[in-house]
Amino acid sequence: MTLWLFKSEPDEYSLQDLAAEASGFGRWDGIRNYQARNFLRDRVAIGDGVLFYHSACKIPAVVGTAEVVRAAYADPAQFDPESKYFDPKASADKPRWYCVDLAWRSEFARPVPLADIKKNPQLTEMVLVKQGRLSIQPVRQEEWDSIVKLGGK
DNA sequence: GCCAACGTTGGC
DNA sequence: GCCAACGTTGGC
Repeated sequence: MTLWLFKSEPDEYSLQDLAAEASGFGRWDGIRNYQARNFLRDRVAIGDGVLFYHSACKIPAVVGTAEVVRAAYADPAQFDPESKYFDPKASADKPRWYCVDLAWRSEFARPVPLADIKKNPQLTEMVLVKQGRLSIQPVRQEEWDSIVKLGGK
């Protein structure tokens, strides 16, 4: 099993939106960055744990956890001309973009802000700190444990 | 097959 | 809204 950190803009899709899904899971779609896609397509698997991170907001922070309940499949939005995620270069034969399904697992008692993560000597090796602008990234077990502990869950 | 240009991301 | 880092693209 692999552990991950997924970033989402809360205005677009928040942890609370995931928790409120009537079906019990949400589609993690709209990934249009190649590095993130490669992780999603090749490495993300059912049962993997996900730290849910809110980005591009006032206080960027890890806010809870989720679990992968369906591995990569072609993101339907790329085929829909009405969607803002439409990609004219993608075809059903050769999909360019992928998505997975996630289920909500927990909401932290205290969100763990990026600023705190950067200051924490145990967490300076996180991809989140070392490489910005990557919306899907692997997380080490000890990093996961530290952050979940800081979150109070 | 090199490499400059491009699109996406996201903290500041 | 700036701009830096990344993978991909495409002209040559």
